[in-house]
Amino acid sequence: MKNAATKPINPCDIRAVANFYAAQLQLCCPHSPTSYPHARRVHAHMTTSGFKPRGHILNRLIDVYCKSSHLVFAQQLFDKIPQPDIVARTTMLTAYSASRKPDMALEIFNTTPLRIRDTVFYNAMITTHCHNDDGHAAIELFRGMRREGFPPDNFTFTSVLSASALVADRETQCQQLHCAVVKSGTGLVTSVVNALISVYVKCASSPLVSSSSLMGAARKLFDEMPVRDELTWTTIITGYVRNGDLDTACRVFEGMEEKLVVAWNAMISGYVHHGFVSEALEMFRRMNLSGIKLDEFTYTSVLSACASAGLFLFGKQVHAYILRMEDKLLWDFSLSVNNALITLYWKCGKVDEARMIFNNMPVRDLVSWNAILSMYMSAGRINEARSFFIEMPERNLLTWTVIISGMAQNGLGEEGLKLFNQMKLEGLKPCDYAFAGAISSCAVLAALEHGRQLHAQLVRLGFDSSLSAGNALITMYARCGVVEAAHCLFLTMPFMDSVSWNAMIAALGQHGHGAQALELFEQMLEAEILPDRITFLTILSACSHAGLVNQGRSYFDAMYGLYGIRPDEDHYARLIDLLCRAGKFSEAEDAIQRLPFEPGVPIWEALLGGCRIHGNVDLGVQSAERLLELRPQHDGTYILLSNMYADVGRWDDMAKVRKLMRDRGVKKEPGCSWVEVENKVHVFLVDDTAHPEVQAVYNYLEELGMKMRELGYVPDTKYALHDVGSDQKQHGLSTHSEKLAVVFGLLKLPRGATVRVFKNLRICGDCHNAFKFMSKVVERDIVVRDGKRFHHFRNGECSCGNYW
DNA sequence: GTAGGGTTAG
Repeated sequence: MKNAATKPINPCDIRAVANFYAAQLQLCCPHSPTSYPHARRVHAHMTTSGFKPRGHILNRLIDVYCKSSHLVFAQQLFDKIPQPDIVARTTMLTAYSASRKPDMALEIFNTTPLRIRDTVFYNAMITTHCHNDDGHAAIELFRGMRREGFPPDNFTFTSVLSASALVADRETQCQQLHCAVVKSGTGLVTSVVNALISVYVKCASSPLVSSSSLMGAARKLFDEMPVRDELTWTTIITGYVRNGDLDTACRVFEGMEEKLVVAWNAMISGYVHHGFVSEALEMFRRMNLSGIKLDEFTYTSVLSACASAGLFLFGKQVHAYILRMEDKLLWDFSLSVNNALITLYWKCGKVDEARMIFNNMPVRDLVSWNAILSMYMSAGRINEARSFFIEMPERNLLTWTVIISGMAQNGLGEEGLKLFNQMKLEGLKPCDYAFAGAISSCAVLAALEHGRQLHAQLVRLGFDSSLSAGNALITMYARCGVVEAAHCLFLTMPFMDSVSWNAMIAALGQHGHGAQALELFEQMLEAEILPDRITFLTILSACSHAGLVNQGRSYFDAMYGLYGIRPDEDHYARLIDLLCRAGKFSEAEDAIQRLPFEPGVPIWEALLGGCRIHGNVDLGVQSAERLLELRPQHDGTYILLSNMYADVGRWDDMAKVRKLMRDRGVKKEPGCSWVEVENKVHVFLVDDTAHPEVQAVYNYLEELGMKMRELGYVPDTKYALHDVGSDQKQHGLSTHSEKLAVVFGLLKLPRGATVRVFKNLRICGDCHNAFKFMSKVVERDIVVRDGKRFHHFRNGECSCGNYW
């Protein structure tokens, strides 16, 4: 071409020249990198030689520009055509559709007169709506084309069928379309049957319908179709995979004569998603042995299998294998493989290595950014997460969800809610997961009213059947002290998973309803929901709170024996907590002796807590010493130890601990309690003077104190020594924050309403005693959530049975 | 000139 003549063309040769150009343009393969420069040269040659491309040559040129992502040149050519034909229009429309510019495509569609439209043109526009996830528009257009008398063909049906999977009433839609297919005579065309199978499969995976009957319909089509192609097999296999029927999926897969990469990949990812990691890896091994070429999807699925199973070494081998391959460069640029590698390293605890992979990636997308953000959030590396979030070039719904729920998980409820509002201000519509994050933030803050408002919004937006939001609501209501609301929600949830059960069991446990918690656990087993490690954590806590030692011990044994879940340090810590609270110190010590690992902070904390309750000073001091070695800057240990000495009157030792604390510069976290009144949170500190209405609180407390003493309440002065490091009154009792908050609640909340108070630290023993008398004097329920659990005071008793 | 399956972030 470069040397071709550029003199004007003889009109007699025009046909030969046109043929020559057409042939040249035929050489441009659609997606080859050379096609664009070649087309440019042919185009330039036409211009200099005075040849004016028209008809199919012009269309072909536009097509090459479109396919090589040079839409601007294509549009320039298109604009110069006085009356573009339907082929040129279809080409442009499809190009805009592919480059995700549906508005431009629609513009071409609307400006095309009806008399020149044809079925292909309609098909292209229907597909555009599908790519834009607008199923309704696609179906509406399909109806329109039929009204105008354009006969649908097999392309029409494949597109409109996939559109019907996108709409709410997809089941009805796909049945109607099935009839239309049969009438149109395309009912035996493989591509159309494939699309039908695909849509039935998608309907079946909806939680609202009976999946078996729809899978049955899909299977009938599969069994009765005259010709199957590659797509047919993978469609039915993924159908079974998606609906959780991996056995049938596997049987169909084994029935394939020539197993395709896509089918292998579908099986592997299906096993991964349903938690059958060893099956996934076995498939991978077989696939590798079969000699088939593994692709990007294969590696991504396998790496994700390793990540979710914590198989770091195997994953690293796969990584090394990828790096050793000849076409290594190709993989360096594979976004999804790199993203899967990030997840592998992160989930296996290699945070910095994961960040290195991210840093070295030649190209990154939102998945990469979101993965790193999730990693920082779940590793509790909040500062890094914050600055990473600010650095992000773009954000989507998931980004916001990750950071909001991450803040809540890290106890930063206020920041979570702030981000939730910021997200809305930026014009994003929160999905149910984002709501779940905001609701969890309310749970952290014990912001019941705010949580209720979010619940109401959720219902208004139609998210009330959402699993994640429902689970968050259970926890929120429970942590705000309204365990009845949590239970009610749990009973009316349309869908539940193990998280829902765990949340409800935990709720009952925290509120001291140990027996009910265990009963619910039994129901969970009857409902054939498999317990996980969290389930056992909550069960052991529930037993511990309610003093159900024997049950707790047997659940601990059943954990590995019956359910194959290996207890980790947290489980052992709860077992030890359970034993110590019941005063079974020798058993607890024995358990510690036989730990399969070096005991860490959780174990010693559990032991110390138990010793404190039972005044087992010797053992308590031992565990405190270990804790002071492991965590010298943590205030709680000093406080507990000092309180323990105070309990037994060892004042010198107490003073030593307090001196040690001072010398090491450890500050006591100030005790702080809050109560929500008329949608406003009122915070109190010890001996508070800052709250504007505090004088009324002290007056009422004085008045209540007299009545309480008449009933036998004796202030326990030894607890006055508990607030190490804070200014204390020299005589009498300093007034703890929880007392002020409770009394404020009694004063301000409507007559008879339950007072719900929240404290950052553990409730003080004297306050606990006082609230029992108080609940009797005022004849009202008082609920206090401290750092560990809930106390429901009613008529002189506490739900914890003085056992906390 | 038009369609349809498998991957990674909660």
